[in-house]
Amino acid sequence: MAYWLMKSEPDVFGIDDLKRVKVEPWDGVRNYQARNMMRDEMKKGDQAFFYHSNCEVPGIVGIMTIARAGYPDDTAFDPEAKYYDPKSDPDNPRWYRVDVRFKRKFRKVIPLSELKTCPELADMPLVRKGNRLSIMPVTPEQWQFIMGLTDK
DNA sequence: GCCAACGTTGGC
DNA sequence: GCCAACGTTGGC
Repeated sequence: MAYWLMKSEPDVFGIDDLKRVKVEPWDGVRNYQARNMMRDEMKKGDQAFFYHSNCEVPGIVGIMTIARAGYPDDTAFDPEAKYYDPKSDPDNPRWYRVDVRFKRKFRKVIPLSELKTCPELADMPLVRKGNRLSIMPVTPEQWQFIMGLTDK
């Protein structure tokens, strides 16, 4: 089982939204690195941190599990959809998504500012300047360390 | 295949 | 709202 971190803007879709709907397709990702991870590496049962970006206190807000491994993101096929991509062909899909399931919301956000101060996390793309990857792997060591920062 | 222009991300 | 960093696009 692998660990991940996935970013979302809470104004668009936040942890409270996931808690309400329980399971949600993580669609609209239009970045090849993130696509490759969803398509090739994420497996059902993997765990992921839910990260709030572009908001007042960016940081990790909870945990979800991967409910379904990578499958084609058909929002790319719909000309009416926000994430429409005319270059994605249903016979050869360019974009993929996974389904995520709500597991837990932390009592307190673990702010990015705090994560940045931890030498244990210095290798995470998340804390590196200018990194915009919206999905990234988390090592078991990093996962355990971050879990130790929560108040459960 | 280079690279300038452009668009997007996302912290601040 | 600003802007640095980065990915993508497209002309050549």
